[in-house]
Amino acid sequence: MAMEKTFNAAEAEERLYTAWEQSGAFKAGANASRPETFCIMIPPPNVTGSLHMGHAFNNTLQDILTRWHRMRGFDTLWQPGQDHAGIATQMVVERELAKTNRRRTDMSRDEFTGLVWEQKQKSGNTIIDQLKRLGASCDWSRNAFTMSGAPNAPKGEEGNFHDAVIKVFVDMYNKGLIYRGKRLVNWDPHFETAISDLEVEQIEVQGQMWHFKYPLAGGETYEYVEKDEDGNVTLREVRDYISIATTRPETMLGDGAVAVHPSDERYAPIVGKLCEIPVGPKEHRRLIPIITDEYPDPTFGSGAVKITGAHDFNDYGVAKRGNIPCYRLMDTKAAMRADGAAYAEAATIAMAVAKGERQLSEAETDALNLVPDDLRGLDRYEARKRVIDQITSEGLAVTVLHKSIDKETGAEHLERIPLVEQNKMMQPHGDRSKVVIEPMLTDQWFVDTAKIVEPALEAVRKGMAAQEAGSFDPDAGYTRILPERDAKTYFHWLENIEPWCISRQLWWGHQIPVWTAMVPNLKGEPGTWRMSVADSIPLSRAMDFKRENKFDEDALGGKLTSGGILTMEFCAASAEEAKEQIRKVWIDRAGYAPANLVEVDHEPHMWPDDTNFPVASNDIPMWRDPDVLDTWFSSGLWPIGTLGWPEETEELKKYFPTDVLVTGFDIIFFWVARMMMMQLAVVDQVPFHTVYVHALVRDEKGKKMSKSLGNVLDPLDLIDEYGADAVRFTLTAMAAMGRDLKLSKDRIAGYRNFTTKLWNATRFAEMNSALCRDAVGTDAIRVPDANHTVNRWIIGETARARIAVDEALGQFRFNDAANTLYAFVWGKVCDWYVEFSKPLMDGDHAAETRATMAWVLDQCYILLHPIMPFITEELWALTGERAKMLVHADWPSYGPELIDENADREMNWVITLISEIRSARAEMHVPAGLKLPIVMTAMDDRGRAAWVGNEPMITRLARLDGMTEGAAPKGAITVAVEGGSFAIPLEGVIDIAEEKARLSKTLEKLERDMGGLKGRLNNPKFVESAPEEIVEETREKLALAEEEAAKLKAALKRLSDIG
RNA sequence: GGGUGAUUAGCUCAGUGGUAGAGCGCUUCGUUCACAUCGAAGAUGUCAGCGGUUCAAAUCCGUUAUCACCCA
Repeated sequence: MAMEKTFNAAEAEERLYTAWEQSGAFKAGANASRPETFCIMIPPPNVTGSLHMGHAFNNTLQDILTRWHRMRGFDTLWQPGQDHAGIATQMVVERELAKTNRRRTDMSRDEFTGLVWEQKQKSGNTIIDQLKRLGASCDWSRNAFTMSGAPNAPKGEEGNFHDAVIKVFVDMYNKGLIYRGKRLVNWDPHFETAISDLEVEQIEVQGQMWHFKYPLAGGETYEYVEKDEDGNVTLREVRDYISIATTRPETMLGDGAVAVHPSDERYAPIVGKLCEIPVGPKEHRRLIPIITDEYPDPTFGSGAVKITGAHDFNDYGVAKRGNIPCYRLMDTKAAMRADGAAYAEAATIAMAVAKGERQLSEAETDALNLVPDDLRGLDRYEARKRVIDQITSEGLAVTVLHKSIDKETGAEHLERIPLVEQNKMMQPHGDRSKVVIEPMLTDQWFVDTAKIVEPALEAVRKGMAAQEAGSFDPDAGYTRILPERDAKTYFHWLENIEPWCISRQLWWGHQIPVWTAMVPNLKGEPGTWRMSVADSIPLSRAMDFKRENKFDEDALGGKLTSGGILTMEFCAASAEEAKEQIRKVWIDRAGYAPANLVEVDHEPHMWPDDTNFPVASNDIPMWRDPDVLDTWFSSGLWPIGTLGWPEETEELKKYFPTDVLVTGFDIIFFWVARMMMMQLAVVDQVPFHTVYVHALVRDEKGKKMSKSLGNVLDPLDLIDEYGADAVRFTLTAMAAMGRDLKLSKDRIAGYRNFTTKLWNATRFAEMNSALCRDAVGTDAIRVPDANHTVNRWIIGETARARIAVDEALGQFRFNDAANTLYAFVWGKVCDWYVEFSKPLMDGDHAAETRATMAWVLDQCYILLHPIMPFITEELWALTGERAKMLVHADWPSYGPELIDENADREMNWVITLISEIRSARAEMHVPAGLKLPIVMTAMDDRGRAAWVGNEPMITRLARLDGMTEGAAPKGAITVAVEGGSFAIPLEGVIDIAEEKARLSKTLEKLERDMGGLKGRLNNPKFVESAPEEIVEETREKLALAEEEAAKLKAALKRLSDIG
């Protein structure tokens, strides 16, 4: 059966992948023949995701490493799986719901997560199928999911990832590595959740800055003096206000102070005084102190900064330092608060605080709503407009003179208008929601990263030192990051690490395993029924309040030994375990355990004497923290979690620590650093010994591919058009470390052509019965016994390719491996060996040539397989009866022993000769089809032998017709090679002047080179200092160049003699 | 503002001390029995500028310029 003319990738790929999977070719340990293991963890794609170019690139590299190790007999596992991707997935489902006008809050949490699970089961296989199309050889039977085993996971989603996550949380909590605190966090008003610093994108926008006057309290005045750089007074006036510049007028309502730099002389007279926030009902204008802090930049704006600790990160720092209250102004949707007591009451309390008459606890401060009644409930931007209007109409906006010309009368018109500066500013946006982030003071859970960062730093410091010293040992327990630059990024981030906010106000995710319950108060303080400030406030928060009313013990059975209750948090792997802990506390404090501990849905916002209280009067309620964990908390456990931890599975023992992590630099912080920290914190081992960081795929112009730019190349379209092998090869060839990878279709088409080339070389062999199946007595493993130089040469070249490929892959130089193979297969095998072999297919060397051809092609298939698995597997099957599929074929280990230096030298001589003749012919415009005689004008023995041994190939490829020996005839072109020269008579055909020009040009270049070489050799310092082999090499080069130059000169002289 | 990196052929990029390479594109030629998804030949570079180290610098160091990315 003759082969088709080209490889039909579309037809073959699915068939081949199915065959691999059905034979269990990708299973952990398949084809293992040695004790070493090799394990890669896939960076888990989002479960709702689909394959983009970055995935294609990332997974191609992983697949190459995996297939390469598997063929080499390592016990190999490529562990696949998906990430539950909290925000992203919840977003998908909520968007679905919105289509039918439903919201998540219309249903229960369980109902909603049930829908998410449905979505997961519907779309979760999409990316898996896409990875299969790419040829990814993951062990799909082990496919993992970061939410597997979660409480309401449906059938088929068992597994223990959830258990692992919860166990880690509990352990870290117990070790004091996780804490809860009220902090200013990045709040996403769209998803109504906190997000981590890393999930915030800074986007440059056109911003506006308003300038407002904050009047001094009691109508006080001071002399305001401005000076230029030289100290000359440029402005001197009496002011009764301080001027403030802000980009966020609506947050003025929550100002706690105005700060100026301690060195700022302009405001020195009024530091310590009070000023008035120029907005809100006149009768309740709040006064705030003017303080000093290092933060304000005297050269920016007016030099005075309003401090709104609850809505700005810099202000928060100032507020903490200066003990300034942080008043929260907005709700979870970033609308102005509408809760709590009326403005008048709240403002009165705040005034008392500002005057130092009163202290508020953190919770009391938070409960205070300082939004004036007319602004309550408004969106933050609407509130901004109103605030600006109100201040402006009151004449408290800083104004400038504005000249306008009346269009009709042409009269100039001067007026004062409010000063509004237009500035470009960086504004934080949610990376998922794209809405403006609102810094928000909320209770969140944090990992105390400072406590776990050091081992993660140390492991990489050691790994990088070993890498640098060339003594890297994969089993030494440290980790290297390649390329080195990314290690710097890693260090830089970890050395400046901030606490990691891990709680998210979402429903889809691992719910935080912390319960709160009412327990007896040991301190004997009175309990409380009612808030002093706000009504609807969570119980736990209320407990911080100053207690005003006596607790009625009867409501809880009247058995408390001391005066009250408070709430206490319990971290436990399950509700049952939490109950155990709660009972212990009760017994310890009250001497008995409550009859019933009842888990309620959420924290009761009422008191036990309320008729609607969710539990019976002698039951004790407990409720679980409603928040879920940041997705990266669970993916941070990916290496151990997928291997079955905390169970001590065989796989965990065998494959952990894993070997290589292949990832893009964009998730070094998100993921790599956190895996390092968490694995070290939890199991005290590094998760992998090597992190290979690759480039980001961009479009032809270097732009990041994005849907909004419309420049996305869909890998599946490309696979459809060019085949998976071509796409893979392209990505591999362009994978030079750490750069951007710009992808163009031309390039892919080029590598598709490469697959065709390989296919056709095989077709040639097929037509000449030179395939594995034809070549008796040889196979892929046994190197053929060859005598002919051509065969010995290509065998040596094959060995060189194998050595280079192994070395390149060993160093993660994927592009070197691809380019080596490209050059070998196309440039050596197809361009030369196939051509050389043609005259050898008959005669004495026919059998060994067929055997060699078959072997060489087999080696091409094997060596190319990790990069181009499909076409090579197909050719492997087509060309012979094989014991194993190519995916499990044995990777060769032959080396320099196959390189025959003499064959090498001889074939290089032949190739040079043919190239020279072709070049001369083309430049002399000799018709391509014309066969020419050739005269050997001078030749040493080695040259003669080379000619004799290869004459049929030379005459064929250089289009010659018979060789004679003798003097160069008149009107001939000269071809100089090592050991002698040839002449090709072209009497009457060549243009002598043209030939002269050609030779002169060559000679000129040669002489330039010789000049450089001579210069170096004549420099005594070079001969003294340079390594001997370099000096020797230089001498040889010079000798060769001189020899060739002499021949060219002789040829030129002959031409001159003719005329 | 801080950090990291880049600047090499028309384009996209390799190249970590020994005198510059690849692919694509371009020009010319070619229906040679594996392949036109092909073959043969060719052109194009002060390796961003300046200074330094070295026998020797695209490569190491310093500096300037421009650009990119990350973090504030």
